[in-house]
Amino acid sequence: MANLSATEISWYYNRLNKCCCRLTKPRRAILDILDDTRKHLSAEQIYKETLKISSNAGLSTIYRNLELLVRIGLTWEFDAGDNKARYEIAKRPGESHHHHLICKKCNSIIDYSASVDNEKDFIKKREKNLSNKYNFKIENHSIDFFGLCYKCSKNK
Amino acid sequence: MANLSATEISWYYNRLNKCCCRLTKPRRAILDILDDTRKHLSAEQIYKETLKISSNAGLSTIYRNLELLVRIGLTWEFDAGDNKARYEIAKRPGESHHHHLICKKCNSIIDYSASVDNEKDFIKKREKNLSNKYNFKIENHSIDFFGLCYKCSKNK
DNA sequence: ATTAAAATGAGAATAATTCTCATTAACAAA
DNA sequence: TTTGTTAATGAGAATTATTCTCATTTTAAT
Ligand SMILES: [Mn+2]
Ligand SMILES: [Mn+2]
Ligand SMILES: [Zn+2]
Ligand SMILES: [Zn+2]
Repeated sequence: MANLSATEISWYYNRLNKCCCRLTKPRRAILDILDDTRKHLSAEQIYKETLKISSNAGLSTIYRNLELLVRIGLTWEFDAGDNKARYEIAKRPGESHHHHLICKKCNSIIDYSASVDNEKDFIKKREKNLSNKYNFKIENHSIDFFGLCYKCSKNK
Repeated sequence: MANLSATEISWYYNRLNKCCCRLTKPRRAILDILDDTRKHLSAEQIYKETLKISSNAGLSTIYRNLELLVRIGLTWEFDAGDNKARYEIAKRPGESHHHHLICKKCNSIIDYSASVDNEKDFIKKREKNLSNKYNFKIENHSIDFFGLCYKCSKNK
């Protein structure tokens, strides 16, 4: 607990402030939890984590705030194929945007950096191209590869 | 109704047969419906379509079969961000694999072909690369761009 | 410290999906 | 074509994830 530095807290404070939103205890807890893990947590899991660090927050508050944090771009939401939304912190300092390898069998998730092999450049070009062609204002994207992780492809 | 040709039906029959699965009336109806539309339908919507073409099927049967059809690769499932699975036919003859532009506001979906700008080549290379690096057996992928469609970015 | 606006939390409500199980349909073999 | 085995269906109950409601509390600017 108390993972967020003073700098981070004030950064989040300002970010929320712009939208007339307050840096409340539950919000701090959610950001704290997401910042501290490399996992892709569901709302329920985040809820349980708040209990652990005794920054207890109601489940509906968790949902409400995840929706907000996603909307203003502080966290990312995606579906690993098991019908429940998963969340992760949007950007970590010094880390570039990433994409996912998702195991269909055990639902484990591997992050891989989008910076290698100029994937980033490719996407950027693609976005411009699609944007023009379809008059579509692209704000973000997700790239997921599905299959079998090493463990799962090994045992049967 | 009765959109599937005899050829298509026997193709599906064989495809299912390999898995000891039968080409039942509800399955034919689902394939028929998905083959006939360019939309990305939810289970509920497919259910309602079966009523329209009087190939009435129970909702639980729809769910069960969509799961099967996705598993054996005849249909694709994805989430447009509104917490419900959407389905579409996997491959149409003569059409290449495609990806999506999804409007965050009205949830409309635009298909775009993956063949332009050698996106396909890029992905293929990427898959090989990731596969090696992470010992991950990639079976398929999804690429979605999120943002605002023309209509939604215009009106306010 | 005051105060208005924003946010919370408990739990009810809704919506999507899965499960159960008695009945029926598919289809290979005779 | 009939038959037998096995897969599949359908109705509805059960489960799960998410949203909503509203009385109470917290935030943070003044
Ligand atoms: Mn990730
Ligand atoms: Mn599509
Ligand atoms: Zn796995
Ligand atoms: Zn739109």
